[in-house]
Amino acid sequence: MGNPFKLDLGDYLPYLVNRVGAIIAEQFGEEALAPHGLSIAMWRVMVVLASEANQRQIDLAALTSIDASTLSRLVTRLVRMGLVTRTRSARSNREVAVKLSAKGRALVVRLIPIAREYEAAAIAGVPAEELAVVKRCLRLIYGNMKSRPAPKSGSQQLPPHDRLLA
Amino acid sequence: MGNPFKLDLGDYLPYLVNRVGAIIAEQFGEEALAPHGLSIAMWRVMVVLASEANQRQIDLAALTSIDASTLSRLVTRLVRMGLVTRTRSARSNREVAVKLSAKGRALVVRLIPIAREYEAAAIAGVPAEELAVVKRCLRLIYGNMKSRPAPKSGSQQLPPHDRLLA
DNA sequence: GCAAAATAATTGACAATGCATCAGTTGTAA
DNA sequence: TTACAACTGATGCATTGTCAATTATTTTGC
Repeated sequence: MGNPFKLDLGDYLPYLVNRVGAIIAEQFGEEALAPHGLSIAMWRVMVVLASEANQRQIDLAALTSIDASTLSRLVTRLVRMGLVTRTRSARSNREVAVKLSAKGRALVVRLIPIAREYEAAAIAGVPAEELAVVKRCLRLIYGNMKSRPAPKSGSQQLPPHDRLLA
Repeated sequence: MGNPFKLDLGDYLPYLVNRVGAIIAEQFGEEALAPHGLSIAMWRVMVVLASEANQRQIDLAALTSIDASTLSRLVTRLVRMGLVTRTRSARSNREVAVKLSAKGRALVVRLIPIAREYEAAAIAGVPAEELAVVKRCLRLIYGNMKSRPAPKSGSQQLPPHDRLLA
């Protein structure tokens, strides 16, 4: 049990979190999204746009946990499907402004109540105060990881003479 | 707020769960797994094998939330890397028995304490009793979705006590 | 026992993804 | 100003994942 070289998956938070995310996404995706030709990633982009219109792609990427290059192509697909528009941002010429189209908004509005039903099915039997604890902890945990010192750029920085050459 | 056609993502459980899963996987994957040539999916397979050796691929698929065909290719890669072995099951000739190799076990044993560190960093500031609530709720939620009537085809049977929770 | 259905794993064709990189734009500091 | 760094988005390429068969084996119903 306390063996540091064994991992009890049933008590390991990343595992518990991942499988819950996977099973909700799988069921909602197959049953509610696939009939509309949408993937989970597309749904996530659209639902973010529904709550905060007019986002830059890099913000969408951060909000949806989707890689920026993946998101660029994803938006291209959504534009082709007529669900969002991509225009040059007014503020800056290197940014784009992604918005829901009328068709896209209509689709999200139809899907949101269904998404709520899946959420309700998921949390059935969870007392309200415990659900509040869960949500608050998940927000805290995300913040913990988000603010972790990134060993990527911090410790692997190139020596000065290499930076000059790069 | 109570608008049924808007979704407050900061209060929407699937969103909260997904971003937590994504950020932990991203950081652990890049910092701890990538140096060993492992992906998150590979890690999940190996850690499941570490707690329950000798699994069929279909069981591994269920335990890791990885598609069976994806898992087949994944195991092929792990075999090529010398981390697991794949032999025909003794019990049935259509089944396959996947096990960690000595090299694979050594690697998991080295990674498990690191995985615990990431978990510890994630849950920093979460009181023990709240963490217990979170884990218990996540298990319940998973069970809820697992036992949901599948509109697809065959309805999976569950023991009565699980059904009551749904 | 035997045909039919179910199960386990695999494969082919195709789509999606991620990394590295590039191009264009904006911010900054000498 | 001007050069340089940082930012934003897009793309080439290889890897990876998914869906729909396909093969092989086992179980089930008659």
